[in-house]
Amino acid sequence: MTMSKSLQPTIRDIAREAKVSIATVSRFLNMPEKVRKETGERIQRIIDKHNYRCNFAAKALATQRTKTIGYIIPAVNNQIYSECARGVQDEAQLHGYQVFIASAEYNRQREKQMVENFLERRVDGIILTVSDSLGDIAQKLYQEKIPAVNLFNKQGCLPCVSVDNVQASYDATEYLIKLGHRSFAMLGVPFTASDRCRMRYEGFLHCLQDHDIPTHPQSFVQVSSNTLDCSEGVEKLMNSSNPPTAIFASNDLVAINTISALRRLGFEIPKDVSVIGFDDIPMAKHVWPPLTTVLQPGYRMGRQATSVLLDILRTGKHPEETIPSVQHDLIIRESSGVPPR
Amino acid sequence: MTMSKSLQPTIRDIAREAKVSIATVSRFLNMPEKVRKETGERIQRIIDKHNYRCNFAAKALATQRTKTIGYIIPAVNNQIYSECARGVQDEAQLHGYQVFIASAEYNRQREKQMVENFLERRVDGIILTVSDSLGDIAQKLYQEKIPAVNLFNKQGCLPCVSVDNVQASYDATEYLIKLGHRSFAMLGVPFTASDRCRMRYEGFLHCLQDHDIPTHPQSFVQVSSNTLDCSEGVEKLMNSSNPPTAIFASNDLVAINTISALRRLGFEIPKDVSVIGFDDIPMAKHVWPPLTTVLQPGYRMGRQATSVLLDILRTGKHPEETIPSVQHDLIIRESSGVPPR
DNA sequence: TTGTAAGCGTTATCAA
DNA sequence: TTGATAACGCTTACAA
Repeated sequence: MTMSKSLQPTIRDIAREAKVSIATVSRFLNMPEKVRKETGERIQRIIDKHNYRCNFAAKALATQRTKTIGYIIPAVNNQIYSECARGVQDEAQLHGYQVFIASAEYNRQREKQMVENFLERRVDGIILTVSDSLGDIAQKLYQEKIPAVNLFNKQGCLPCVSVDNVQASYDATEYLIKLGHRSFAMLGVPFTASDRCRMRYEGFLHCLQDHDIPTHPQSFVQVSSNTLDCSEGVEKLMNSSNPPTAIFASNDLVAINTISALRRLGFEIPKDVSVIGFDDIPMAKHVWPPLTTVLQPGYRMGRQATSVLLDILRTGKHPEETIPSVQHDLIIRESSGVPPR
Repeated sequence: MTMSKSLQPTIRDIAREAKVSIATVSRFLNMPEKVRKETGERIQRIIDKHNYRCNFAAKALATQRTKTIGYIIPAVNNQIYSECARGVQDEAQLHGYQVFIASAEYNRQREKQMVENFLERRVDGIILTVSDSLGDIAQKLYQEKIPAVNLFNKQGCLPCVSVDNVQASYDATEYLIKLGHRSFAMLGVPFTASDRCRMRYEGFLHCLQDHDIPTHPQSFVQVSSNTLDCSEGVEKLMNSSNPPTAIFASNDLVAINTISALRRLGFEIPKDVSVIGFDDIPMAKHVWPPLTTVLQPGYRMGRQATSVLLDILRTGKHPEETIPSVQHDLIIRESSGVPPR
């Protein structure tokens, strides 16, 4: 049989050899029940024989759907996001979707660039974990009518799958207070790079205030979202007039870096300083000392967000009610303890 | 102006409003120099006004190239692969390519499934880090004439970017021998799940033999590639008649799990047992004790592999010479030391 | 149950 | 420098 010049056989080649029209082949591929059994079997044989594979670009052009979703994360090499990415992939694959993952490295410019990329590629929907709390990305997507959901933190009026960041931090802080701590600091990335960090700081502050613990502006120390290097910040903190006995890190990676920095300065954890993180990445229990932290179930959140998005794609409508917060959990390990006296 | 029913304007809408043919718009988009400056400016204005975005599916169908590459990794949540994925993404994006990342979770069946997915989507090329040393995936790709390169370990006759796994393990083992160790074990995943592990075991064995250190089959202990749980393996090892004083883990994650398991059994590291890993993931220096390990420059390797692939896509030919091995490096930290006497 | 033919939004060839 | 027009490989009315 003479194939089209292309290496891959097309629906047309199959149709010719099976002595049916291309419509029938297409029908067999998409709604096999609408085609006579015999005919179908004949077509299937030819398909197998030539190893025919549907051309997705052509299909996308004809159906106006790419069966692709875009997923923007702050950083691939933070395990909380890669765990989550696994969830997204698994759920997507289950429904025949493929996912483009793009790591924006906490850079607003890159976030926008990547959304633009996704739009060119006409992804069917987008999952967003972005800094931008202003929601101009969310707004653009709304304008372009492309379904999107937030993961880890909400922006604009998109549906969002996340823990209650404020409450979770409140709980963690309260735990430290109950241990007896009265002098606190928080280390985190710039709020403009992570609204999650801002919310966690909010919960932290609220809790201190509720317990009549004085707060001062220096209680938040900013670290670079690229390097997460905490040496300088920790040094300044510990040399201040009122060094903290407990440090709340905005995520586990920051916590781990904080511990390294503290140790370099000769402090013991938790004897001299307690450190608490956020995320409970798989590595949290392996560092030394094992990290007390707030658990977010990354993999499950990834699946859920995807499932919400796929629902929107299927039904064409946004979920009626706001999605309830994902359950968080305080995991107490050995990086926290009573304050030194 | 009346737009097509679709939400997104098409090249046709632009052409109509700019009073030129669609061919001219297309030309302007792809070879602006071939179009009169004035005409171009007019077109550009209309494009900006309507926020026109090229439809990639249509372009892909017409050009027979998707500007997409597929990338299969064993596990996203292993930092060595996510580091590497960053490299792949960065290099790809630089040249207008988007990448599909798929994590096969050390599962051969999934690897094949994902390659099949990629082929349906007609990716332009594939980067592979797969278990399968037999090379049947490589062979299929060859058959389908789709360019591919290996990353981290070679299979079949694909170009490969990797360190010399055998030599690197040899070096690491020799370092342990020079510290005075005479009793060894290696922990790793099944060779069928990771050919990298097989090669590292090979280097390990060679080195022992070269130094007249007796080896026995029990010196390799297999751990599950999913859980990486080492408790059982470590326990059996340490309760044997000849417990090792040095353990070579096939990668850092295994090393970290091994250390946890040893500690649970009451062993101190490196006083009782030295542990050495492979990869030097960012986390390696933060665990306790900080890990002695073999560095693979993941990010750079990702970029290089992508660059090799893009070269093939551009020139249409495979590289003439085999790619020289990437430089590895032994990073000595505190998880290794002299054996107990 | 099957076939015909008109899209889908580009690129690319050829002619003007 | 531009314009007509035929691909590209599929889906989907509509007709048979």
